[in-house]
Amino acid sequence: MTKTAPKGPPSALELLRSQSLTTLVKQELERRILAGDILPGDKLNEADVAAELRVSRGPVREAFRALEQAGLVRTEKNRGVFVRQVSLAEADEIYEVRAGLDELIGRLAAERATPADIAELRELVGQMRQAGQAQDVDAYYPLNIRFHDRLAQLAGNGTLLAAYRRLINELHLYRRRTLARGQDAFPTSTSQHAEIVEALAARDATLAGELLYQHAVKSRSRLHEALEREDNLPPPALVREVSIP
Amino acid sequence: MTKTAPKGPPSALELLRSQSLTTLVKQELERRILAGDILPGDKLNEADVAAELRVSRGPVREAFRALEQAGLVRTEKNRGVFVRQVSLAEADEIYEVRAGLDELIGRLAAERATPADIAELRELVGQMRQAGQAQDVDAYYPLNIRFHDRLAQLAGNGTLLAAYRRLINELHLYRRRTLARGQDAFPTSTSQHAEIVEALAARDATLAGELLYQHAVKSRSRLHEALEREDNLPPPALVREVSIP
DNA sequence: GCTTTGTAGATTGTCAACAATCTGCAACAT
DNA sequence: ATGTTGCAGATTGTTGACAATCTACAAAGC
Repeated sequence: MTKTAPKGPPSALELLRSQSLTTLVKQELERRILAGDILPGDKLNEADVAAELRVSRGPVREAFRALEQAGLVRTEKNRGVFVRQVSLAEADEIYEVRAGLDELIGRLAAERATPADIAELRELVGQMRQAGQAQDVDAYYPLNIRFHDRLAQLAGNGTLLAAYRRLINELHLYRRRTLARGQDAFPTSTSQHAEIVEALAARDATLAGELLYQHAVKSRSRLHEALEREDNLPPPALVREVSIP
Repeated sequence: MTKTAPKGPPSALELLRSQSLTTLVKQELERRILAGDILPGDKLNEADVAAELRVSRGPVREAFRALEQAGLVRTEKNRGVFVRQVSLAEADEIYEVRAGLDELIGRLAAERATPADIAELRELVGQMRQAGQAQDVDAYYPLNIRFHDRLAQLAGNGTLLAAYRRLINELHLYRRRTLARGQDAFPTSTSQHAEIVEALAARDATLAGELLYQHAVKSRSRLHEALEREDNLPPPALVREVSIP
């Protein structure tokens, strides 16, 4: 070594050494969108964002393109970028794909999960049961997210994990939009979670996949019920589609 | 209407009216990468690309960020962007996910395909059989791509279609890299394709899903054979992983 | 001979200015 | 009163210039 020893935490200088401003801006906007600080439909003004983050418009625009490709914002030429609004129909599509991925996750996780992983999952299920009994939705919701994300990690496939997280992010947008984050939020499925973990512990890949698939389908069913309900109240056409050529 | 009638084809002016330069640059680069004009590992120089496409570096950089998020290029800070190299291990991951998506595609397509769709698929299978008998790989390969993409469209789920196409693009990068585009290329599976179409025609969702899953798994097996072969020739560790936090 | 240091060129990261487009409102004509 | 036309302000799209960083090669020191 030459002269100076590195400080303890990753210093701000060290961070700027490896990350570009574009990346930082993207991460910050992504965080705000997923946290609900910025709501679906909101307009993101280049100059305002740049001013608030103390950078010029260049990095902001680059971050916008990345977020667009990630499905978090939508761009209208000469009009600006808006936080994406996920319609009910789109959310339905996403749930459908999520069910397929979850089935795969179940199969793979059953083969690859270690006893320590199983123990961790059981612990999570325990916490969820507790939050469920207390009807504490604010505690239950993030636990549910963590549980399923952990499963996706255990599948041991980075591509699968990335695809899964992308879908979860988009579903997050749907919940933010409707304010009714009630789909996966309500603790109706504590026993299902326990069953899933036991299937993993028994190394039963087919069963674990089947259970996770059904679990996702059930969430989708709750969405459909919401769809029915909503179809009666407002003028029936608020759903707009984005076509992929 | 006010004064002028629109011309026949979409004029260049009309095109620039709706598309930004960033979008055009992105599409052009995507085309070149997938067509093999630019190979995995190649460096993309901002100034060169900008000069060749007659734009400034701004739109080029924005296009780079979009392509990065799309998984087609990789960026190293202060060093530039490179066409992504998909390793064998990554290709293996992608095949695994693709199998899961294909299973879902089969289930959904079986429910939603019209008789006209079935006829179109039968026509495609016929052409593939023909190219297969003639051992014409250059004709067979794009037909195979078209067949599976058509299936993905028939599933009637835009989210699923987008996810599927992204994986196919990444697999394309793997094939470009190894020059051995032999995985799905060789016409070993003409009969499988016919079976799939018949399952769709019979509206047997479970069977169609199962057949497509097995079809993808078989492609993956051929990849594993290639993996075994390659493991013996070069020093055993050329595979690098990208970790997702 | 090998390592280290320094410098030159090229390339990327960032910024500020300019041009084009859109939105809203007011003035005008019908 | 209604619809059209024409600005004025604001916002996005694009460009060129400047600053920071990296790579490569050559010179100096051990």
